[in-house]
Parts: sequence; structure tokens; C-alpha cells
Amino acid sequence: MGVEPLIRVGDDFEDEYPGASGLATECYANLWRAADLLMELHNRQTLEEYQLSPSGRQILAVVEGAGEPLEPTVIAERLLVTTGSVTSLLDNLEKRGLIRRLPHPEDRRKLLIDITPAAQDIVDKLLPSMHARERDLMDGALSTSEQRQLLGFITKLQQAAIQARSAPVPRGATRRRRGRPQRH
Amino acid sequence: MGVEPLIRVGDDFEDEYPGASGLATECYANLWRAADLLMELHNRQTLEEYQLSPSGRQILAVVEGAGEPLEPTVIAERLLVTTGSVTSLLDNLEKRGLIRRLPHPEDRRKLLIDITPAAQDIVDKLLPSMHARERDLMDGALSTSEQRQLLGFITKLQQAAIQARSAPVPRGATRRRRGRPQRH
DNA sequence: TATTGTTATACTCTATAACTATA
DNA sequence: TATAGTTATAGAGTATAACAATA
Repeated sequence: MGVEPLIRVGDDFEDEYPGASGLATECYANLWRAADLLMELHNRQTLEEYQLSPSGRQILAVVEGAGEPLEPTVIAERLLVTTGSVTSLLDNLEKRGLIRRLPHPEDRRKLLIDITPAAQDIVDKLLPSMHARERDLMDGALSTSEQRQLLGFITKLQQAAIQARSAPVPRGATRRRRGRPQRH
Repeated sequence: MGVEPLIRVGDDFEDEYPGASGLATECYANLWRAADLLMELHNRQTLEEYQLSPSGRQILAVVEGAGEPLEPTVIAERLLVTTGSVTSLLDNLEKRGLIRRLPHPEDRRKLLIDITPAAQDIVDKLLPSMHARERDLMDGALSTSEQRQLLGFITKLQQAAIQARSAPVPRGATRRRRGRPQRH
């Protein structure tokens, strides 16, 4: 009846992992799986229609969204990658005529990255289509009130995940393996 | 006040993209961002403590979880990658003494992949720790009842995403660009 | 003929470190 | 000296296509 999440833990999960929560683990795993399925829809379309990789699309969206040319360093910060990585991503986009490297008017060490009219055309077609899909899919699956609740839940999870990044790794009780052949 | 999702759309979003929904887009984007933050916690730990990549960990978990040696083809299906990719992942794990390639007793074209005692030790330490983190984080952020609601929402989104994979790409109304310098 | 797994090759994404030009 | 960006190099993950061994 399609009401089961894609990833389930076994009935004996909480016996096997003392202190673990089957519900928490299923939330964690299925949240990732859902996000992966959603992003795959966008990524596949971007690749098939415009031969753009996720990173390429992200750079175009960041520069276009800024409304003005950006320095490579700024792009690197927004994409959470190194400047060396940005250089090769920009090389790729420049070869395909989607971005331009302009000299910075005030500092000759710097560059300003601008998108070309060809890239502007892509963005102007791609973003409405992506946002239409986002609405179709969300509205088809959840009511507005449910979407608000969902957004509230994932906001709390984002906060908790950021906290956890600077917390020690949890140790976890000893596993009780069972119900499977003991090998070795 | 930490009650905002990490990704927000602008106030004029629905004017700029007729037919789009700011709420839907924020759900879509922040769901991905939350999943990424959660997975990064697991991935970083696995890499730092055991020098294992996400794919390497996944193979060990799949074989260990099966409770018996698996054919490479089966591993490829569970990881959603090609057999060619599995070959190189297995090469890596075999070099590090974490899996063994055993001859299949009934079909000499096939192999059976088994994990070594060293890998079993890793899995026995890693999984309890990961599941403890899943519980700590989820229970710290959401009540049990909220977790059940969340799991219900993402189950619906999974179904919708799978449906959408075989549906045509939504077209999206024409964008109304505004409030930014018109370049080119 | 069909299937299993490997090989060879290629591409994307990412990182680090050394380097150049400029500040 | 310090900073911005590039180059060179490396490695992981993935894919495809040709191939050998076996069914």
C-alpha cells in the first residue's frame, strides 16, 4: 500500500543495538533517501537538457542570483569548495561560452565572473521549470499546512546537525549480533 | 532566534516565478540541506576513524547486513551502481584487507564477496556509534510524535519523487526578472 | 548466445601545494 | 609579506564499451 518508507530497519533492531531508536534511524536514512530522489530529478533534467553538471548549474545560479559579477573567491565560499576547484569549474563553463572572466577594475589580482547571454537564457528557462517541479511535487504530496510542519521539523534538524558537528562522536553501546550465521 | 531554515527564498520569489511556491521551494531546498548535514556527520566520522569512504562503508554494511557473502552483481544492485564501479570499489577494499573474493561454489563465472574479521570489527564499532548519533540527534530535535509525522511526510515525498521520475519535465511559466541590473 | 566480472578508458568533482602577479 | 587566482598533480567515484571465461 505505498505507505512504507523505502528504508526500514528490522524488527530486532533495538535489541541488536542497545540504546538505538528504530524510529530515529528510519527518519535519518529516509530523509537522506528522499532528498537524493528529489535532487536527482533536478540533476537529471539539468544534465539532459543543458549538459550542465550540478556544480556548473550551481555556479550559474549563484552568479545570476547575485545580480552582478562575482569574484572567484566569493563563488568558492558560496559553493563550499576551494579556489582551485572553482578555477577548473570556471574553465569548463568558459570553454562552453557560459561565463566570462572580466578584469577587476580596482585590484588587478582579482577577477569578476559574469554569465553570458547564453547562460542567462539557460537560467531563465531552467529555474522556472525547476520551481514548477518543486511546487507540483510538494503540493501533490503534502498540504500547505503539512509543508509548514515539515519545514519546521527540518529547520530543527538543521540546527541539531550544526550543533553536532562540534560535539564529540557518540560512543554507542556494544552491539548484540544475533540471528545471522557467525562467520570467520 | 534559530527558527529560520538555512535556505530562504526572497520576498518577491512568487512574483518572479509565476506559478511557483516559495514554501514548496524552501521545503525542497532545505530538505536537501538537512540531509546533507546529517550525512556529513556520518561520513566524516567514517573517514576520520576508519579511512572509509561512503561507498566503502556502504559495501561493508550491505555485505555484513546480508549475513552471508554476496555476488558483486547483487552489491551493484543494492548500491545502484554498475558492476564496473563495484569492481573498482572491491579492489580498494580487498587491497586494504576488508573483503575477500571467494569462488562461487555453483557457477564459476560468479564470485562471492565476504567481509574479513578486520571489517567485521569495524562494522561492530561503527554501526552502534552511528545509530547512537541518529537517536541523540533526532530525539534532541523532535519528539517521538514529531518523528512519526516527519517519517510520514518523507514517505509521501519519496512516493511522489518516484512517480515524478517517469513523468514529463514541468515547463514552468515565463520568469519575470526584476529588481536586478539588466546586463548584456 | 547470454551472463559474470574485469579491464581500459574517460569524465566530474574535489583537494593540496607550488607558483605568478599584484597589493 | 600577504592575497588572488592558476597550474600541476592526485585520488575517489562513476560510467561505458570491449573482452574473457563460463554457462
